[in-house]
Amino acid sequence: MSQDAREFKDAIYGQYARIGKAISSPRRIELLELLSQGAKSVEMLAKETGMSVANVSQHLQTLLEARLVQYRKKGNFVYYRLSSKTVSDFLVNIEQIAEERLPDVNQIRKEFFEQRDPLEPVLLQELLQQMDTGDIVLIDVRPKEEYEEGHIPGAISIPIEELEKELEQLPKDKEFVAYCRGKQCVYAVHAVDVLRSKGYQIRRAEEGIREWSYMDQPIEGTDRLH
Amino acid sequence: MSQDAREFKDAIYGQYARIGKAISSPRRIELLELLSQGAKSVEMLAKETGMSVANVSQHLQTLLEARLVQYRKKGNFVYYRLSSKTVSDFLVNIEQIAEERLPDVNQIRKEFFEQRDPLEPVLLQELLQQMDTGDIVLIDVRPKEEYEEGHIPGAISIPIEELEKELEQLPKDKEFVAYCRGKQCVYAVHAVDVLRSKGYQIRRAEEGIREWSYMDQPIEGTDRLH
DNA sequence: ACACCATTCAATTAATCAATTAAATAGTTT
DNA sequence: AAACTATTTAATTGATTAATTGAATGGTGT
Repeated sequence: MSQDAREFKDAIYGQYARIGKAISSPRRIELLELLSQGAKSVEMLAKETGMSVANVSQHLQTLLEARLVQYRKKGNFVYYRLSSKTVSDFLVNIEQIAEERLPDVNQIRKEFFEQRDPLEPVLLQELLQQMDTGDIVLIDVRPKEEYEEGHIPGAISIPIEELEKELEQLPKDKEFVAYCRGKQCVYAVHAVDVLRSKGYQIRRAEEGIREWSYMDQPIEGTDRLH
Repeated sequence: MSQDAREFKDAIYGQYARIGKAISSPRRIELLELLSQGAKSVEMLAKETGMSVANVSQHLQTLLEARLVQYRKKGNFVYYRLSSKTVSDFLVNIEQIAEERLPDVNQIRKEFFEQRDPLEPVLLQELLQQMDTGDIVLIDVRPKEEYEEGHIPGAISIPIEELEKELEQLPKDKEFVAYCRGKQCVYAVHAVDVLRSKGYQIRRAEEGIREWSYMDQPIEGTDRLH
């Protein structure tokens, strides 16, 4: 191969690798995943992930450099979001490969959820049919903003943080189903934990909003970003 | 966030990041891209990329660990290939993001090709119509094996390495169009360089087999791997 | 046994990494 | 203008990780 052909390839593939570098850190993937739920400020991301604000900001700069995210200033806050639908697809793609080819992923998830909630999760498809009867209440336990941006039709919003507070208002004679963001989200299983310990009938949904919208199911709420 | 929820996320996203790590090296992306053209032995990959065999092998182990590639032994040789269609889609996805969001990519490519061949490349779609008249000859300048695995209908195979040798047999009264693997492939532009200096009328195709098969166009040859 | 392909090992050189702290901006509110 | 808030930047920590080469090793087929 000629010298400048080699340089050309190094240059091009070097550019591609920028994207790889950006997603070579678990924390940055976590941030991207959160952002796939909608725009979020640095502070919100820090709170969600338990990382320091400075650390989140640094990771965001890395993602920014690879152009995987964009930001917009609003008052004191800086709201980050994925830079395009392509990036969101890209994320799904990574997860798909991981799921398909890295057996550890399913193993880790299985262990975690089975330990928390031995009951079989409900398939959302099945659930919808049963909801017509009115005996089942679907709760969206994500933060209010995310619910407002889009949720499964018929679901009510009880953010996980307010769950304990709202407890008294929930009827004991109904069956509940909780869902959250998606496969990695632990809110739903936490909600099950809390409610079940108080004597409620509750199961968690197999899927989250992520999978739901990927199934091209109807979504209620203000327009989603992507 | 609770402690073991944090551990769970670290574990899951750590797995995802394995894939990111694997594609954080330009050389490994180059290897993946070559493998997206079909199975290849370590030796072939080393020759194509100009890397040492040991180095290629090490990179392949990294890719293997992230399960992006598979191998099969055949006699003395070890043939590597992408582990699934998902991986191939993933590659396309990365390139798409790079193209969309990293302006450098298009800049680098433009500079390289314009310097080599100031003429506008031919769009394959337009070309096909003109080919009916019989005045245009489409040449596939990739290695023979790749041609055999699948090529554009009507194209003849003249691997870039044998181009100089075959020169005499080419008619001077026809117009030629050369294509190769795809956007990063430099074979076609090299063929243009050689043939034009000998007085032939030749242009290069805008697209390569990669883009062609992505446009769901018919392909002639033995079954492709993906 | 030999030639051949591929992997592994050891060693070198270089660099990158994540995270923390503290200080610096930049915009908002008082 | 001063106080406040959210975010960025810079400096530092310590540790790890990177790519590559050449030699040794392991298999395979002839």
